[in-house]
Amino acid sequence: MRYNFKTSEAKWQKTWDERRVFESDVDPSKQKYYVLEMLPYPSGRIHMGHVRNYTLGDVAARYRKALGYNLMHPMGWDSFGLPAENAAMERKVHPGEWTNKNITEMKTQLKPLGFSYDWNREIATHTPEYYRHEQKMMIDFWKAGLLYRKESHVNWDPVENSVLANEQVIDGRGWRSGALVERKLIHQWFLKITDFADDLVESLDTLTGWPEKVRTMQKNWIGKSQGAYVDFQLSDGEAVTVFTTRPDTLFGMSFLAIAAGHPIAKKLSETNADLKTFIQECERGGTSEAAIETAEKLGCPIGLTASHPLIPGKTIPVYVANFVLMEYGTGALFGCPAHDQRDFEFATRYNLPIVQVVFDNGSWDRATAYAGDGTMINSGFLDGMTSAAAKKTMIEKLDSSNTGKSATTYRLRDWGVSRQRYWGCPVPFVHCGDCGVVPEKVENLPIKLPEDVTFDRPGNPLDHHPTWKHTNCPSCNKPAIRDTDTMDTFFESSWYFLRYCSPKSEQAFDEKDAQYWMPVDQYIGGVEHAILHLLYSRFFTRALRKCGYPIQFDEPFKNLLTQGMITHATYQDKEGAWLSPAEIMPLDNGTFVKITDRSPVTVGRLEKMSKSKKNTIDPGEIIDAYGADTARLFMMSDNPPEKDLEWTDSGADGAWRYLNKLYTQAMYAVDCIPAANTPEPEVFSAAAMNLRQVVHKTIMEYTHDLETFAYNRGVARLRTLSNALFAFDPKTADEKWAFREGYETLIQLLAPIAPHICEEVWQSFGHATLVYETPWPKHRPDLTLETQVTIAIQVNGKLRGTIEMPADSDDETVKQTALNHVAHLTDGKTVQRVIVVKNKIVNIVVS
RNA sequence: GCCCGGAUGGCGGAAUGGUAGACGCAACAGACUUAAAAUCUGUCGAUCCUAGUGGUCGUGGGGGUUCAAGUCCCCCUCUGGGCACCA
Repeated sequence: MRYNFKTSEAKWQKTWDERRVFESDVDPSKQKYYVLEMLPYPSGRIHMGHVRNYTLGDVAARYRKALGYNLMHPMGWDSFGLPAENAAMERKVHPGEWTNKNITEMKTQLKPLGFSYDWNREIATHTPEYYRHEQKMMIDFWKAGLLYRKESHVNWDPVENSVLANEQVIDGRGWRSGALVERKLIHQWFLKITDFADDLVESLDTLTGWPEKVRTMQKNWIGKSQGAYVDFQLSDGEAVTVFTTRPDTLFGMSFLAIAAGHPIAKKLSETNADLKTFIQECERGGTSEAAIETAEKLGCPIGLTASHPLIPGKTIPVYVANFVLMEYGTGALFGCPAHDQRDFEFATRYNLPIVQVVFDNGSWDRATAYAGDGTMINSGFLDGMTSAAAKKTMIEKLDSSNTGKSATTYRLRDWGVSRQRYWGCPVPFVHCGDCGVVPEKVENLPIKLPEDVTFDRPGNPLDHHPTWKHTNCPSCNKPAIRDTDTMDTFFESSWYFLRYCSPKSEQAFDEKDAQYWMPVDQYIGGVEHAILHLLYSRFFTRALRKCGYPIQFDEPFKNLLTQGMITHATYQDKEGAWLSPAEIMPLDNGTFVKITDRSPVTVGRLEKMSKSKKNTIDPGEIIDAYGADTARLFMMSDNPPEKDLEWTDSGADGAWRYLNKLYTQAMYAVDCIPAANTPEPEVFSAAAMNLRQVVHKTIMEYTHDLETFAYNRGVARLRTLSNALFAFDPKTADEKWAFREGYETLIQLLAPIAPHICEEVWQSFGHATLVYETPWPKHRPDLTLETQVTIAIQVNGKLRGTIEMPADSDDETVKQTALNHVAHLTDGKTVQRVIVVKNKIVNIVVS
């Protein structure tokens, strides 16, 4: 009797729907639990990464439900973004139409997986009902002083005359035009995330439910550093301020470097042709930090010198350098080549002095910079001090001599939220010739995107639109121009978890709902969001609270699980074109050929599943072939959630064979087990006791596995329990009772992972209730105690045998037994020491 | 370039500093079958010999701490993620 997953899965999904078991409401009498998976972008097809992410969430959700929590588990769509505009350009389809179609398709693909979503709470961020609230937030941020405008660099494609995203810049060129990308300054909107830098970094300590590595990444990203501003006088009378974290190395300075965008550089370039050319070269290439940091470090003297603030009469050259950015610090730095690798390379290239000021006990080879601590030398009043003392003393000296001051700075920069694109939330501001920048009146919100736009030319369709941007000033009512920027799509994902609490509210969210449901108890998503999305959401929590929104929690996400990616081997034909796994077939000799023409195929390394490499497996096909439970089980069983998962067809096949066997064995069990309410027998046979011990230990250990997301280990334990049940042959009434207990427990434990088949078996066992609504089993402590233990015996750390002993035997007995057991190995040698670790190991150290 | 991870049999992985390889996949052998599929049983890190209740080696590489290291410390290699306009 094979398990028919097709009818069974459809049947249970219908039952859950009809009984509305996934719907959630505020219930102050019950403890709430909010499970959330990161908001998906509706690309049109779900992929394995989604299936994994949502299965992880669903297991957590169903487990919490069984523990008796009032569960909320919502789902929605992060539906603004660049791909919709690319599709519009490539396929002449409106971004809105494309997006809506994708949402419908993805929802259709998601439903057969049987996730416990409350679809009543569904949101889509491209709808005016959603984005009107963030227009209001933006105005509130403006009023609270958290939003401002400033000039900032964008990637500019001079052929398309449009702004490019970093991913659209490939090797310094525009991806469509191939033109060399330039850095262009334009006015943009910024959110003052730096106002909260200190709180954002300090509060990381309270996020004990987050992975340590994510907290470390955020801490480093914010990059709080203690240092000093130092003022320099230039030979033309101007002054330059630099920021440094190494004021102790000021005596080792041999040059000053300023950014190409520094006002002094700009001014001098008007009369200095070489400098002007160099600055133009600096403005070539993308704006990403990786592009700038990996570029060759180049500089151009500006023809001025700077006076050393502490060494009278000493002057040093000043350069414009391509690795100094106007956006960081003061846009200027001093170079100490001996103790900074980048400065070292710069000094070597331009033949500048390399003066050692930190002595490292003489091991420095002068081939690279020495960036560590040591004793100060060649540093006047700092000589003989440690680096730490020198830092402190130097800052005091700068303060007292009025040439600088101590400062705390952050690597974190303010969040640029402007995008010069169509498919995003319009910025609700108006530019008036008389009043300047004026926020829209709140009663005019939402400022809707115009539908009638074209993508037949590059650039911002909002700007091109014939009428949309023409409006009247909200303040003086004279003709004025709408801001044509839209918001960064990270804006939408920074507060959607609040919207889920009150998805239909006229407000962004209602106080009573947010107070009940927030914070998110378990947040699950890709590790690639470890910094930006999570940091922006943490910032929003603080910024909204500052604006008076009813937020009664400090951090939005209490517990965080970051999952790894799904990988698959890549395949290329002899021309180097990527092939999908469906286009190839294996030969007996282990190599692969193309199905169409039998030409040889090169098998590449494992890579993240992506459309461009074509190494994707469509979850739809897997679900058709094996069912949702198999896909879910395989996803959870093969490796830990945080690690990358390699998809293999044979692995899915194994999961299917297991479920099928579980079903057939359970159906056999139905024929011999007692009725559901049969009382527990008073006496059990040895075999029954053995089985019950396995059952109760599994409950205890598996529950711990679920708590710690060790799902793969948990599945292994369920397999062990299954093997014990499959091998068990109940003869007496007590054995049959234990057999039932074992199967029912297994079904309850497996239900969060493979819910459909478990409901099916649960029903066959005579239950009228859903296993979904059945309380989680509890282990009986008396059945989980070990009575007999195996103790390993080592001689000099090497395993030489094992002995069986009653648990908790006293150390002396264990020691003597162990010594006797390996006496043939210790004959003629002196026993120097014996280490006994209770119930574990005896190590005998002999000479 | 900078920040954060990872590396254990043919493969995915398991292992509070205490018996490395649980559980599974693949493979191989056998049973069943006219045959195949499915199912069931067994073997399964490498190597050596005298074939055992055996010896030696073995957790990316090199060093160290410890009675004991996959696990802790230092150095290195390879590899994944992020780097502010992909989401």
